[in-house]
Amino acid sequence: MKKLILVDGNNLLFRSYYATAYTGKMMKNSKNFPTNALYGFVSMMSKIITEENPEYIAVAFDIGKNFRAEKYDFYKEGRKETPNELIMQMPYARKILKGMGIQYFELAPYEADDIIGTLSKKVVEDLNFVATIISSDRDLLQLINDQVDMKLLKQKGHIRYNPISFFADFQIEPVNIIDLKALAGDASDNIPGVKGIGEKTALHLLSTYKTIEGIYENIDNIKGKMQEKLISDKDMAFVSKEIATIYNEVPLDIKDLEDLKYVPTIESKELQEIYEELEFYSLLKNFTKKEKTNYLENMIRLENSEDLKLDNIVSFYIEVDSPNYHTGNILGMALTDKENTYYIKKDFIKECIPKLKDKILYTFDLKKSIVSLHKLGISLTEVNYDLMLASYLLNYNIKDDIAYLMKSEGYEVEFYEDTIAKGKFEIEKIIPEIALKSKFIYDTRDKFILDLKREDMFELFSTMEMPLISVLADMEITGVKVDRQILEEMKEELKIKIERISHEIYNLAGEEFNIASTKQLGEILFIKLGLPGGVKTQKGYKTDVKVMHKLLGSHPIIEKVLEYRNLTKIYSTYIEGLENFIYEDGRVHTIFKQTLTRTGRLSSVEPNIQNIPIRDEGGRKIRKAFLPSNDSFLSADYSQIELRILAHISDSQELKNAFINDADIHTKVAADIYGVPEIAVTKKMRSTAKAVIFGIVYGISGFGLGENLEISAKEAKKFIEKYYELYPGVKRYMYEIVAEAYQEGSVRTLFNRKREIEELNSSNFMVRQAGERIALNTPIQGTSADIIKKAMIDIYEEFKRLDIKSKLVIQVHDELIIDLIESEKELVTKIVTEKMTNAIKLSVPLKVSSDYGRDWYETK
DNA sequence: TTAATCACG
DNA sequence: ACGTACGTGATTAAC
Repeated sequence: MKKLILVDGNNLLFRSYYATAYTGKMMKNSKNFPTNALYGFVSMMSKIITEENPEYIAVAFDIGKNFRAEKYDFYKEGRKETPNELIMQMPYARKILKGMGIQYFELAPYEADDIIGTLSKKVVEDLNFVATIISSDRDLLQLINDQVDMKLLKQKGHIRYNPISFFADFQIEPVNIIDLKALAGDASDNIPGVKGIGEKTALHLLSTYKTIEGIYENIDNIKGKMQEKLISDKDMAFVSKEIATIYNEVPLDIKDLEDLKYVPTIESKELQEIYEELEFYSLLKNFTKKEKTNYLENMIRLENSEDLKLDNIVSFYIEVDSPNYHTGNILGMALTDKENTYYIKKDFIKECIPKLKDKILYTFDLKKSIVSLHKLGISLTEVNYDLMLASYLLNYNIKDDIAYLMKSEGYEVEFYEDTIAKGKFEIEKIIPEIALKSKFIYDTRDKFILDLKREDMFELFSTMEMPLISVLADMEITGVKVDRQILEEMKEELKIKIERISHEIYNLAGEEFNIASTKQLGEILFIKLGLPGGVKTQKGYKTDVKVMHKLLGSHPIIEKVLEYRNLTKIYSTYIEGLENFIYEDGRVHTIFKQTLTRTGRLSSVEPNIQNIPIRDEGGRKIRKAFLPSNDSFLSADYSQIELRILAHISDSQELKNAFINDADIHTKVAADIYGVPEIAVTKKMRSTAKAVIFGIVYGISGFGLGENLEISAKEAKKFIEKYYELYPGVKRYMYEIVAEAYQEGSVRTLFNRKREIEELNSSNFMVRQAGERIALNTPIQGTSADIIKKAMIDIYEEFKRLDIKSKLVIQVHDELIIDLIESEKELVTKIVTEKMTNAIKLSVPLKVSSDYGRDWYETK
């Protein structure tokens, strides 16, 4: 049997265009040519090839006028015009198919559907063939028969229909899809059908009468309103059917189906050129590389450090063999000045570094360089410019890899992730790239600085992000002591508990299964045990805490599963996971990512020390394993910093007063919205108020708050409205910041950090709304991030000035942990609280609370 | 590789 | 009618 794949090319293009276009972040190449639809198209085609492994394949497109619209002017009327940015991409889809060795067809005045119809008719006429149609267009289902099936693409995944599975789902024959359209119509094609009859009713009628002809022959058997509707739109029903019927006599220029034989191309030059033009770098990886065009010919390999004579301004780039530079090793280093670029192998670096003294230095990822050099016992003098930070502030998508920036400027370099990170490289091949990277840093520095100045972010760059590098590098190098013994003891205890609870769960379920598998768990809960309220996910049922909480009373297994989840989470993430990151010195050395978040916050990886449990007592015990290397910990955290920032930037007099009077803000708001004196505020009222306040900062809806508080959306909405009434300044801020965001396309923090919000340009309402929430949250979260960064720098510099040996070791967004030397306790506490409190002068005071502990668990 | 879940602010 | 709270990272299962 020969298998033919019939692809609805237009459908694929539209799908991939709209799949990404709605976000507002249109994917384009460096010449501003849109490429999003093509990228999706290529990946879908590749997926089809690998999944279906076709011997024969054809792709159909729409082109020119179509005969349905010629005959009936309402057909597809009102449909949104195809965006120009999609039309531009269409010719390339054809070229790509040609490059892939795939035949395609287009012929006016026919549509892609008709071409597919014609080809599937040929399949039926030739008993040696079977075919699979691939599209998300349900019209094509009418072509299904014993030789032709269809893969109906869904938003996520697909459904494969043959005559049997089709009948199971629709209770009609595939060919009667046209009768379904005749009755129910099709909004997207503007096929009217019979007014007042939808899909449900239509299917019901057709399961009895098969076709509309059948229906009208038996019209007397149908009673009431439905009969009236059917009679009054009878003509329309038949016209609709005619339109929905796929034409299968398109005069295609093929002899027989053998013409559609798929002969895959190997490294098609044509395809490579198209991908290059479109800048599909990830796809180009599969092609043998062409000779590098940006090879640095004048690179000098330094053999003797005496030969190194540098000008006053020097860029350097250090390559490390692992993305985790605590474990990785330096491969080599390149230096660039006005005249030359030098490559310096690892052994020479130590002797060359002193030559950088008193130079103006540029680099990419200075923190990585500092930490890596530190391991070789080398300390770096002051560096003036870090390209990674500059481009991060300017909102380029750099992902820690200078190659992204270079590619966007047309350089041909390898991505770090694809080569060095995997250990797949030859040092001789990457040496010229290291050199090129150094040269790139040198050559682009002025442009980036100019851009920073134009965007009013030069000060943020030079007085906040640059100085923060040394602070973070020092924190990472110092690390935090973690006691493996303590973790091991917890581990043994947990092991027993998990074992016990697993068996209890098996007993309650009546069988053994993988509790960690949401799929299996969902089946046990909602099918075997028949618990109510199963919400479907893509693969099974939702079983998250929220769902489980609702089920708590209904079966004893629920409580056990929650407990199991709690224990295994601690076990695998915080005990085993953490243990993997304890280095030989008995400490964990996280990496603080300074160029990752959209708001300006830091993030922490390997291990993440910003999400160590605290809320749950069982998990909180993990903190007992975090110990000071000196004598104790000092923790200092900002209280209500985000709300204080909101009070300041919204200039809400009411909110400002609350903070100026040092009120317990949640209690105060609770008293306000419930209209009772503060003394009468219950715990529940306070926590409700807290949820309302949090929600406001995130741009919550009544629905969302309702979900959260397990009250109705209506009640929740009342709370929100009451809050706005009491704090009109906050409401005003929310309105103004969103308006400003629409106007500027971006928002800023108090320190001028800018975030572009592409979502606001979206044509999709939901995406735009998400953009509005981002607009109102980012200035708050971002300013908070700025403030603590400023405090960290100030603390670090004061420690240096006073030669304090206590160490800042952890930052968790609004909290700092200092590894304290007993004799410095008072002074350090004073410096930390004072620097944090005065990091910025707002119209409300910043409040810092602090605590001490012999481990992290003890501190507050 | 992606989805689901859950840890933090 | 729709879908519905901002910002992160790690682990596991299942594709």
